[in-house]
Amino acid sequence: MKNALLSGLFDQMADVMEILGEDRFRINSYRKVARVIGDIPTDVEDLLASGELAQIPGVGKSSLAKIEEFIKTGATKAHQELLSRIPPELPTLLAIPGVGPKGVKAVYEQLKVTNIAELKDAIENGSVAELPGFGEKKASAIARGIAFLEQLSGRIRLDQALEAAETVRGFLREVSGLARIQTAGSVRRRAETIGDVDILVGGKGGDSEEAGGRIIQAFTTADFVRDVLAAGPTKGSAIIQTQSVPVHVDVRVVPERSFGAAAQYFTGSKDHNVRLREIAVKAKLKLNEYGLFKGEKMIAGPQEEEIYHKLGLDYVEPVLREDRGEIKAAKNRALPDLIQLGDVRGDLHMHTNASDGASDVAELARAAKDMGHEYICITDHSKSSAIANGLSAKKLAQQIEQIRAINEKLNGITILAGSEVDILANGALDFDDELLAELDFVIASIHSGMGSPREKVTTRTLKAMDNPYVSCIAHPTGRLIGQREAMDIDMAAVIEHAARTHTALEVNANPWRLDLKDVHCKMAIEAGVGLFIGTDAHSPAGLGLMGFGVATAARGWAAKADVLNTLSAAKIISRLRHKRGK
DNA sequence: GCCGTTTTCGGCCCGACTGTTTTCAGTCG
Repeated sequence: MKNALLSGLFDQMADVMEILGEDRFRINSYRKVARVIGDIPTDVEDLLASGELAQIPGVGKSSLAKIEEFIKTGATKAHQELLSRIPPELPTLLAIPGVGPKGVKAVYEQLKVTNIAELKDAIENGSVAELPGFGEKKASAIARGIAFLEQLSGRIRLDQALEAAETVRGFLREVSGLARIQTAGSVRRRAETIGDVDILVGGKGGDSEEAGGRIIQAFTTADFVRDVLAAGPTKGSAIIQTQSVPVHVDVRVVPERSFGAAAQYFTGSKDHNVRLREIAVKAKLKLNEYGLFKGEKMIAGPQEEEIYHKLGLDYVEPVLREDRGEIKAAKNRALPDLIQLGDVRGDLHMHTNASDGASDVAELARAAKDMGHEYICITDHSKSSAIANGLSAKKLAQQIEQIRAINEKLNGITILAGSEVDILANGALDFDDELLAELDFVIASIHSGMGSPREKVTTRTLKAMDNPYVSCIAHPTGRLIGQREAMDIDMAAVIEHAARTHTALEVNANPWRLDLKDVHCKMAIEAGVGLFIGTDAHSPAGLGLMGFGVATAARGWAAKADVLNTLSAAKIISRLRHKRGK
């Protein structure tokens, strides 16, 4: 699948064009193509063949030709020509916070700097500070930007970002008294990775610049702050230290009357906002972070919902604000009624200390019951997952007995017996059908040979779905965010086969995984495939990760009815019987 | 380069902060 490659290609062209100072609207078009292609879950090559690619908004004639050329020949002339005009590593400088295209152009043309190492040298020997338009402060800001980049190595996981957000929110609540505090940005949208954390402070604290300055001052001097990037009367920007990673946090102080508009504005995404402002302009209105205005008159601002309503749209939940069709749906009153955490009635993926978990069956059951779950399913690993201390057939048989016994004794929660069965190299399952038939719920998943070619990992997964006892495929792509690439698996084929064999797909709620991811969830739902959200808990605390999975499914436009563990245990089992042919 | 219930040409979102400036450009989100 060449989607990521093509997306990168267009982004790279845009980078080079920025450094060369070309038309910014043209650059924006390239960026849009890069983003749209990056978001598409189906193979661009297939979409090109079927003619659907030309229908995708943002992809025009010229881009289409470049994509076609790339797919046919493995390269694009326009891309190569652009690259030949600057040193190959030069665009990497754009990733440094505080360095933009003009800065790159200046250090390249005047100091012959072509990469980050040379830029570091140039800062140290003082030549960057001497450049016109630069200076000592700017040079040291760039040096800090480089240090940050090297240490952070890009984006952080959602759970890490939420931890940072909670730290700052708790602190701001103390210092700002009665103010309203709201997490915005990609954290509020529950994106799978986060660049920086945005926190809004409004209300009493935000009604004057002086009060705002005090709040920012308190934030940037808090003891968890490691480095201050900016501190004005309405905005502060700092690197804070959390347990695991340093995190870039922006705090904005806004007046009470603008709080809704600010929440809308700072929640983004950028592309979603651009679309909203286009609608505003067409209606002869102006939208910014202070409100929606008709001339001088504010017609919406305190409430976020009002912004959408006054623009003729239904309210759009933050998780949907990615410019993936939600604006059109909001206009047509066709947004999905999204699944919520409270809709989930049970958790069907967890491990006990019989394999690689930390607790026993009863402990997990009690914790789940306290959370309000009606049922759980124990799904320890199978024997081939030796690293995870997978259960032998004999041990699983014993565990089934044990679970039935505990289930008899425990009130208020149903414990189902299951297994997370390895899909072996040849696509066979790690236990025979006779044993699988004893289980209420069977998860199949790949834990080995993840680097195998597309053909192989796809065939393995399809074959596992053919087994009538396989209820669900867990973490279908096997990715670990920031650590391990997803398998090169043909998701279109997996989803199609899941629909045909009545096999569900898991939305693994662990923030390392979030697998299926949002766009794959959407694709599965459109194909009529049922989703299960599972925490893959290895301890009682792990059961609390369900919200990450719910958010990911919601980002994939999932309604309650699309997620099978919003049903009762009895209903789920009766649906599984259907696949088993009984 | 893309797009069109006001357009097939002429637009394309908007403001804060910083640093280096004597009134603004660059960067960011």
